[in-house]
Amino acid sequence: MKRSPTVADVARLAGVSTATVSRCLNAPGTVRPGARAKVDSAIAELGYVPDGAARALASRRAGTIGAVVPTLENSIFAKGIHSLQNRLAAAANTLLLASSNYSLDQEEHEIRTLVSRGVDGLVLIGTSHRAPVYELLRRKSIPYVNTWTFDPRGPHPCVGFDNRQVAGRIARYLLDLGHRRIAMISGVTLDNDRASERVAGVERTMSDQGLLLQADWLIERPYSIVDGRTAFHHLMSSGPRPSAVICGNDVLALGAVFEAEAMGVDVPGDVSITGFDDLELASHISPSLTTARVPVEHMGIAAADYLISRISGRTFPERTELEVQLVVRETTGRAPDE
Amino acid sequence: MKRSPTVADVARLAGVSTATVSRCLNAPGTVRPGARAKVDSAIAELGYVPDGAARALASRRAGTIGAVVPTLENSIFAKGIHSLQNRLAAAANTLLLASSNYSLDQEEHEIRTLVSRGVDGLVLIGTSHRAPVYELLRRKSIPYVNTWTFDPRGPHPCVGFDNRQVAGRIARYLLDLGHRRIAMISGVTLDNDRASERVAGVERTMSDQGLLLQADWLIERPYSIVDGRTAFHHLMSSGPRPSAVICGNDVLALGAVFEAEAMGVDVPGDVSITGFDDLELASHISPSLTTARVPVEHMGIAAADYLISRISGRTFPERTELEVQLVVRETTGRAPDE
DNA sequence: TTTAACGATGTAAGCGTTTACAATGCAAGC
DNA sequence: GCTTGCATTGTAAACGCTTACATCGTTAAA
Repeated sequence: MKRSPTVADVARLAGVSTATVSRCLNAPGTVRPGARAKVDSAIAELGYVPDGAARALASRRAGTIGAVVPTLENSIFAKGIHSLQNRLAAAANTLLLASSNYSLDQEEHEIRTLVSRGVDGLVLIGTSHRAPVYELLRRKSIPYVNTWTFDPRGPHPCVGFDNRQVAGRIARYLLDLGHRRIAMISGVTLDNDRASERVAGVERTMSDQGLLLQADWLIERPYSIVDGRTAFHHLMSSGPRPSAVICGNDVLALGAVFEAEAMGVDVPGDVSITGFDDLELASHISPSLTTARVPVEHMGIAAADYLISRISGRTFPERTELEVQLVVRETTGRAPDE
Repeated sequence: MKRSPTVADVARLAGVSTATVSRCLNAPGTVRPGARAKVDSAIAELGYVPDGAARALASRRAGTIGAVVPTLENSIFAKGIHSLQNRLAAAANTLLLASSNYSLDQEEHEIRTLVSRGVDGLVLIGTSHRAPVYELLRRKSIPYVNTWTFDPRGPHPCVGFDNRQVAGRIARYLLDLGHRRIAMISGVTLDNDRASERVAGVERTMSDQGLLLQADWLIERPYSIVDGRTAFHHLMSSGPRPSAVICGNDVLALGAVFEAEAMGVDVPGDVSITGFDDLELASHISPSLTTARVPVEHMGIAAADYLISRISGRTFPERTELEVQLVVRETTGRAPDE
């Protein structure tokens, strides 16, 4: 296995200096066409591929962006990452991906790893991160952006929406339909500010109407279809039934809808169900799911653009609020008469 | 913004040489506990974080693995990547992710980028990749592994299953149920060896029974629910109806099942439908989907293990075949009487 | 024609690690 | 007490690239 060719090899073959070869790669405009042609053909002949590590070391620029998501198993994050990655690739950046499995401690660890890999920027999800993380990013002055969240008053750059406000809108919509017996199947709120904000939004909106989200009608479950099913089943088979169930995301809501069908509970006749995310599926199941459309593609793009701008010294709004639309479909209807 | 601390700073503060600091980081066993303690506290005091680029340059090891997937929008790939990433992280490797959007040319470009970023290994999907890609990997002797495919005779390391054979099993299963009028909604076969192998498997198995997969009963569509719906709709509304529809993956199959319900077509009474992948959803929709369970988690783990072994010089089987189970559920039944 | 200014190129000094090799100290063996 | 051998540490040379600076023609301005 012989050594890979280096700039020096290319330079020798092309009859120029290594500096010129480097310039051909990084600023082709600054080198005369004649020389450039010689270099290009030397590169082709040798099959030269620049060494990223050396390049990163010398230029203090890695060309990579890191992202830490809770999980890729929820396709809403996968879609967001897909969009982020495509936008980054278009700007010649590569994505380094890690997952936290919904643990802030693991997140901190993954972020440290990414930072030591030398990422130029970081995409995070949510607002709550361990203090040492923010400290590290500040000290190394690594640009970062929180996504899936929007906090106009917070100190951190963000691209997203106000989870509390959107959840509140869902609750208000149900209240307007006459629902009073409202239950919620939330995601696990520990280490998850989006989940707790959504709960808070529902609670706040209900209490504005003098209503209370009872403790036994607030169920926390991991985001999975099966958990949505069992939670819904539990809600429907113990004591008085709620007339509406707000789910922390679409996955839980899908579970609820499936379980309702299995139990013979009429949706929305007996009970209304709402989701959060608007997965592709939401519009196809029957009854189709009323939910909030999270602008994942847009979020990925905006996060990429923010970081790319920051890295190249350009300016970009520190906070971007994205619109979340309430998509009313068939799983919600007027509250049944008492 | 002051310079980040380097090994030299740590060494000075700890009163040792840079070599010792380096050893503390990479082979703690070889340095005396006393010295190690001093180094550790110096690291903590300075908040030192090693520079990945410099480390990669000096050690010829990046600690990163690249992966190129067609898309993350299909959650089956997202799950695979999730599993791969978790396994890699456990072995202190970071994942560099790119997507090809089902284009081999774009794949080649992304692979070149990853290679120049200095990945230690590469996870690819499928067997068909541009010749220059294989050539490049060979020349730079970068370990790689093809996933989602199993080719015992091919020259490439792989972890997966035989798409043709599994598709054939699905077809045979339907034939055994008495189906003769079989149609297929395939994914786009251009640049996608898994999709074309699946078609080939169905065709082969049918022709073994003297049957033909008619041209107008083989529809190619991008993998999306909507495309599954429209394709199914088309199949059911032009000319004689098939009694069974084999779908290239679960996403298409979900579309078909949803459309059947919308059209009032009875599944499996009027028509049987099969998928491929076994998404979480497949078992929850109604009727639940008969499909082939692709062992994504296992595939991610095995791919990670293969590369990690290769990189650390250990040996690992070049080809791993994973079992794919045919999961019979409610969307398939005996062919209706003629 | 002279001079200044500029564009293209080369020289060489890093960038922050790792690691081969040398040096040192120490315990054990004789 | 002298050797040996081992464990630990230090010295300094890569690793492959970018880029500040110097150099050298050339051209435009005066």
